[in-house]
Amino acid sequence: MTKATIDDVAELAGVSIKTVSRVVNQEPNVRDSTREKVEKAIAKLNYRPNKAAQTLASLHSRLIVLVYDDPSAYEIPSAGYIIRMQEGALRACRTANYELLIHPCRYRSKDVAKELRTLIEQVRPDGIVLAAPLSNVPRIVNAIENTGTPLIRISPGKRNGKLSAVATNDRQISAEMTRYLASLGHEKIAFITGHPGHKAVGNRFLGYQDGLTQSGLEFSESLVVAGDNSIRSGEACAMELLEREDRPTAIFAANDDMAAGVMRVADRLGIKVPEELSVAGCDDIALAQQVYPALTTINQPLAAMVDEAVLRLIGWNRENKAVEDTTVVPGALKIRESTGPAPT
Amino acid sequence: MTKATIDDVAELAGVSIKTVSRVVNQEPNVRDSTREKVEKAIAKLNYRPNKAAQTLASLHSRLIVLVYDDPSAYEIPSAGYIIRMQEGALRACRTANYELLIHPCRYRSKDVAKELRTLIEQVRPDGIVLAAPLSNVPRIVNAIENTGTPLIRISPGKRNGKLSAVATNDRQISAEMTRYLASLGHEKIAFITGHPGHKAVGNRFLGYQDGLTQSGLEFSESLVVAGDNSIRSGEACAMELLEREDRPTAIFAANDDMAAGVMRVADRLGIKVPEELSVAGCDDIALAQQVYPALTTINQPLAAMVDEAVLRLIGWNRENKAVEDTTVVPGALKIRESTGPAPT
DNA sequence: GTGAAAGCGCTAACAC
DNA sequence: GTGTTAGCGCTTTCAC
Repeated sequence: MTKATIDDVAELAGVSIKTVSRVVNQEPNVRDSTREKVEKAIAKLNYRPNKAAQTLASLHSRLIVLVYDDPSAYEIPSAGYIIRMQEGALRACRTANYELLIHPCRYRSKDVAKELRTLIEQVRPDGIVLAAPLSNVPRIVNAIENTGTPLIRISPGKRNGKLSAVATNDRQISAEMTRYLASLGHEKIAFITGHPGHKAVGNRFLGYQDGLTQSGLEFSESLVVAGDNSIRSGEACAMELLEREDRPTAIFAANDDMAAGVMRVADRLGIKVPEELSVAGCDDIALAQQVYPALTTINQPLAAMVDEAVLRLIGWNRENKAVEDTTVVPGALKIRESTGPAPT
Repeated sequence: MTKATIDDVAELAGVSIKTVSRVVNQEPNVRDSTREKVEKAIAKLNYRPNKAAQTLASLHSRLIVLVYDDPSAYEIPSAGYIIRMQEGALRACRTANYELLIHPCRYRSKDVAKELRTLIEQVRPDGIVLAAPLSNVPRIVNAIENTGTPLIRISPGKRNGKLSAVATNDRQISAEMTRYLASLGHEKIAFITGHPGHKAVGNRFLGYQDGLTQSGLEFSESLVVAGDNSIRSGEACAMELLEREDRPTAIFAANDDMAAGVMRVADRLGIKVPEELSVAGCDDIALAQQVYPALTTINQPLAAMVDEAVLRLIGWNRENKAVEDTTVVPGALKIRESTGPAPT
């Protein structure tokens, strides 16, 4: 069976191709009876508009590109993040009949900007979602902006003039977690900071400090240890914190991997979680439910953020103008088994 | 800056658009000096061919679609599998300057076949990679075949006539793992079977039996317990196996998640791994390196398989004919810390 | 080796 | 409400 074209449909329905086009694109100004005739012909011929032709004629590709950092090896914990972003993007694309193109690229490479320009000019996507940390690199953001393609950034560090973005309330929710730990009676709450390049992770540290203040606890440098987001660094930080005489009764890590590292060390040292030590993480990756006991953490609504971003891009195309601001999708505390009352 | 078209390049280079087209597509029959002139003009104007126009005129989209099962919720352990497939597909696409479109779809849905047909007819991809378990559903495979789009299936259960596929040597490598365990002195090697719908997992059970035979051990029904691929089922199976008086000294699970469940239970029961119990898994997902002790497992070369599939698809387009057979990408044993000599 | 002309299948602008 | 006419930016055929 050779594919039907708009001409075939028009002929079968006894109308002009323009009318078929109107029906396909749900434009107004078509009599109901005509519309029905056309729809019948479309169904009969199993007609599907050719996307390339639509794109060429309309300058709209119905294609969204999701751009994110290509982890050097697709290792822990990138997979979870990436899949969740894709999930959100796919959800939005599906409802609007857009397709999703994925384009991981090397953060460090000098050619990223050029590579993205080439991609954009060749594919002409209707919108780009740029995930952190790429969304924090001015050179990359500008390169995309210059092509005129609608762009929305995910979880960017700072507001950047009038660029569109979708963020989450990292700082507030981290403060909430800290207050929660304080409310359990913990007074020595340690914090493991994350990779310094990642802004969202920095916000969590600020939230931790906010939370202490709000709970009437004093911030102490000695309770802060620097990790780099990896499980291994979580282990190293935990060793440093837990081998002290006056060890903390709660450890809040800037991500789940480091929190998992903490739990592993606690296990080795014979420190019971949560009876002797409460552990909290951030992100709510799959691992959080795999460790034992299950990890208390902050659910980062990545899927919802990207969903929102794509919906805005699609709206941007329809309205033909951007909503230039930052949308905030709130995270939520996930209280599981790794936190409990402070030991007496 | 408005985008340059082929006409702009032709004008600047002082040649016809056809010649520019020849240069862009690396066709023969262009004098070197002409080619240089054109290339200079392309560089000067920063010209990139418009993909939609190329597709419309040539019927080639330089687009590959990766179709896989959309897990009801993007949970453990799907993320790892999906990411690894994408990794392979992206690698191949990148080298050939193709783009990758991802299209997860609900396995159970009645409309999958129709949905895929619509996708194909709209997007006109140059090839489709269909992952298991979708690749085992005749209705879906046929629907794609009927569109005439090059299709390669990943890890299908049975050979299906002359359809192209890429598989791995599940059975042989599982036999190898079993022989390895036997070589460590284990005589009571238990097996936890996986989800019955997944063919590859069934092959592993056959491989286990092969391995026993090859090692001179007798197969015993009592050493086989049925899981469903989840961590939880691994725990349940482990309970059943390890609470016996005459418990096995090694457990080989048909996937890593179930093996992780086994290790969790062993930990709870105070059974030391690997001193008192050896545990082996399958797949080599990220979790395998996260658990303690690190899990001995079988590396399933998913990325390499999909890489191979996409390369074949691209070759298919170039040669304009399919290589209709099954390519086998071998897996490999990953000996880590969870296996050791049988207790005496 | 190179070029002119004719579409690919659709949408846009404007007529009717 | 509906149809006509021009393209969108390329590749293809075939002439030179």
